Amino acid sequence: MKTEESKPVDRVTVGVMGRGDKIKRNAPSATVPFDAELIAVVAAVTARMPRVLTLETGNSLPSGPFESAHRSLQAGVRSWVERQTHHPLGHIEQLYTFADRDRLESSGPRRVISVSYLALTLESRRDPAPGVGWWSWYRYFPWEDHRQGPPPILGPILGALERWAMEAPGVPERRERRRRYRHAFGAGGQAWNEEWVLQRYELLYEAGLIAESRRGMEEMEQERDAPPTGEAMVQDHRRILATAIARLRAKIKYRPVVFELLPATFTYLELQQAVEAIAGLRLHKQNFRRLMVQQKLVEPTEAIEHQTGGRPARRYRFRREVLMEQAPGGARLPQVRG
Amino acid sequence: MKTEESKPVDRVTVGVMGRGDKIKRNAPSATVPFDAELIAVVAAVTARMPRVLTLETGNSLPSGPFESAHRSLQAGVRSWVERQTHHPLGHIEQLYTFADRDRLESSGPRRVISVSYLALTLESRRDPAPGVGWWSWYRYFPWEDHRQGPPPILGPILGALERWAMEAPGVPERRERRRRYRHAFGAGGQAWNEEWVLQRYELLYEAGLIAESRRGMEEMEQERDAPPTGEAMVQDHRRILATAIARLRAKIKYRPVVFELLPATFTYLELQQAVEAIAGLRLHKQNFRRLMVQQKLVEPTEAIEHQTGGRPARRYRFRREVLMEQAPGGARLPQVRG
DNA sequence: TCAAAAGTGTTATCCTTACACCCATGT
DNA sequence: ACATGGGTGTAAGGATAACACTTTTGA
Repeated sequence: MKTEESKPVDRVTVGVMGRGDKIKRNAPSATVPFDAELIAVVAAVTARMPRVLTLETGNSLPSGPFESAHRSLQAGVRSWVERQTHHPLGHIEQLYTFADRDRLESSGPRRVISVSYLALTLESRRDPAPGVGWWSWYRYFPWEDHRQGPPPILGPILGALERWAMEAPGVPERRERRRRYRHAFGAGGQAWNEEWVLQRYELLYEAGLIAESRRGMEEMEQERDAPPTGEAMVQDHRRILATAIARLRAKIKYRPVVFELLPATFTYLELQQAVEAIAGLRLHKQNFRRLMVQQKLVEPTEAIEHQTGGRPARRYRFRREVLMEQAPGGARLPQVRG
Repeated sequence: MKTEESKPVDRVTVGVMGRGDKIKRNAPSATVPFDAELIAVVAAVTARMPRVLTLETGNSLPSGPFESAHRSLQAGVRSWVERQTHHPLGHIEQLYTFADRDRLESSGPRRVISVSYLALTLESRRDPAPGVGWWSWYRYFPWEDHRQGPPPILGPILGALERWAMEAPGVPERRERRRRYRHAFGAGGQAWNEEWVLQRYELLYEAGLIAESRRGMEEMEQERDAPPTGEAMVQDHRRILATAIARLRAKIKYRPVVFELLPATFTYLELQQAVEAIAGLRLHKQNFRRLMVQQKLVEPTEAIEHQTGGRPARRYRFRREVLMEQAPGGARLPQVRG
C-alpha cells in the first residue's frame, strides 16, 4: 500500500545563489505533466444506514478528470457527480490529495494526482443513472458497525490478524504486530475507537487480508481461513472511503455536520440514529438529548411526528445560527482574561 | 429523516448494468494537462515567536513542481524544501489543494494544481541558503498577535473595515458587512476567536485592504487612510500561510503537536510560551500546568534548568506513548456502555 | 533584599455520566 | 393492556476557572 513515507529524501542540491538570481519557483517543469483526477465520496443516511453513492453497482466512486472548463476543483467534483449520478451536491469538503506512482495508461506511464472530496447529502432516488446506487458503508467495512455490539465478523478477523502476527520473522516483530492490531481493533482489553477506520483498513491491507492488496499479484490464492473482509472497490476507492468515514466520524463530534444528512425537520431519535449510523455506536438517549439542548443546536418546530411506534415526537430544526456563533467545540486552552 | 420505509433496505440500485459495462472513469482526458506545484509552510517557534521559513527574504514560501522523480507528494515537498533551504523536515501534514484558474505562463495559459503542506520543526540556522530565513508570522498578520492584548494595529483596521461596510450599496448590505467584520475580528462586544485566521484575511482581502488584492489592477492607488496590513507575499502564499496558522491553532487544542516545535526536554514555561506564541494568546499558568499534568502529556526528567530568571525549573519530556493511547481529545458522544 | 519565575492548594461552578422514573400514543 | 418511544429529574464525580499563597533561585 502506498502510504506516504516520512523518511527524508537524500536528494539535496547545494548551490551558490545570490539574491538577484531567481529561485525557480513554479517554472514550467521539464517533467511529464499530470492528469488530475477528482474523486467524490457522497454520503447519506437512510433507514438507519450510512450510505455511499457508487457507480458500477457498488464497485467505484464517482470520479473524473479535472478539466479546463471547471472553474475550481470543487466545481469539477460537482460537475462529475451530477453528470455520472444525476445527484446534485450540497455540503462538500476536501478530503485528501495523493499521487499514484506511474499508473499505466495506454499512452504510456502517466502520473495521476487524485483530489478526493467528501459530500454530505440526502439520498434521492429520482432519475438515477444505470449502475448508480447507494450502498451501506458497512458492506465495505463489515467490522466497523458496532451498534449491536462487536460484529460477528470481528472474531475471524482477529484470528487472521493473530496468525499474521505469528508469521512475523522475529519475536519482537511478532510482539509489535500483535500490539498494533490489538490497539487498532480494540482487542485484548483495549477500547474500540470508532475513529480509527483508516488505520484498521491499512492494517488489514498490510496483513494481506484485503482483496485489493492481492491485485496484480497474479493468481495469488486466497489465504486459507482468510475471513471475508467486505466488498472490494476499484483501485484505491475503498481506501478513500475509509478516509471519508474516519473524517466524518471525527468531525461529527465537534462540528454540526450531521444536519447536512437530515431533512429540514427531524425528531431527536432520528437525529440520534443518524449519528449512531455514522459512528457505528449506540448512544445514550437522555444524555444525547441533553447535549443537543445544552449546545443549543436545535430548536423545536410546531410539527409533531406520529409515525414513531410510540408516543408522538416533536420535530426539531437545526439552529443555523450556531454556525455563526462562538465556540467550535471545546476550547482546550485555559485562557487568561483581562 | 425519511421514515416512509421501515425495512432496512441495504441497497438501492435502479437501472440495469452488468459488471462488464464500463463507465468512463479516468479516461485519458482530451483536456490540457496540469502542472502540479508543491508549497510548504515550515513552522518553528524561537524566542517566543512563531516563525515561518521563507525564500526571497521573506517574500515567498518554499515551493516547486512535483516531479516524476518524487516517490510521493510528501517526498516531493521534503525534496524541495531541503534543496531550497537546506532544512530537513520532521512532522509534515497536508494542508489543502487548490487549482488556480489559468495562471499565465510564457507558453500560454496553463493550469496549476497547488498542493500545500504544513511542516513543524525546530529552527536551525546552520548553512542557510541565500535569501532563506525565518520570519515571524506576525510580520504578515500583525493583527493576529493578542498576547499583549489587542494589538494597536487593530484600531485602524477596524476603522477601515467600518468605512468599507459603509461603502456598500444598500442598507442591508451595510449591515451584513458590519456584522461579518465584527464577528471575524471580535469587535462590538464579541469575543476574539484566534482560530479564524483565514476568515479575517479573506475579509481584509475582500475589503481591498490587502496588498495582494490590488495586484494586477494597474496603478491602483493605496486607499486613503488604509492601515498597514502586514507584509505581502508572492502569489497567494500569504493566504496559504493563513490557512496553516488556522490549522495549527485549531489542532494544538486536540492533538499534542506542540512538541514537534520543542526540543527533547523543556520547562513548563517554555511549553506554555510555545502554545501562546502559536495561539497568539496569553494562557493561565497554573491551569495550563494542571492541564498538562492531568492529560499526562509530559513526564519529568532529571534535568533542572537554571536560566529561568527566577527559581530553577524542572525540564520535562513529551510522553510519546500518548500518541498510542486512547482519547483523541474530547469524546463528545455520550456512548452507552454494555 | 528583591524580582522573577516555580510550584502548591482551595474553592465554586459547570459538565458529564449514570440511574430512575413518568408520559402519551398506536395497536 | 402493553409495547414503544418521548420526555423529565436528580445525584455523584470529574474537569475547569479563578484566587491566594509559598518556595527557590540569581542579581
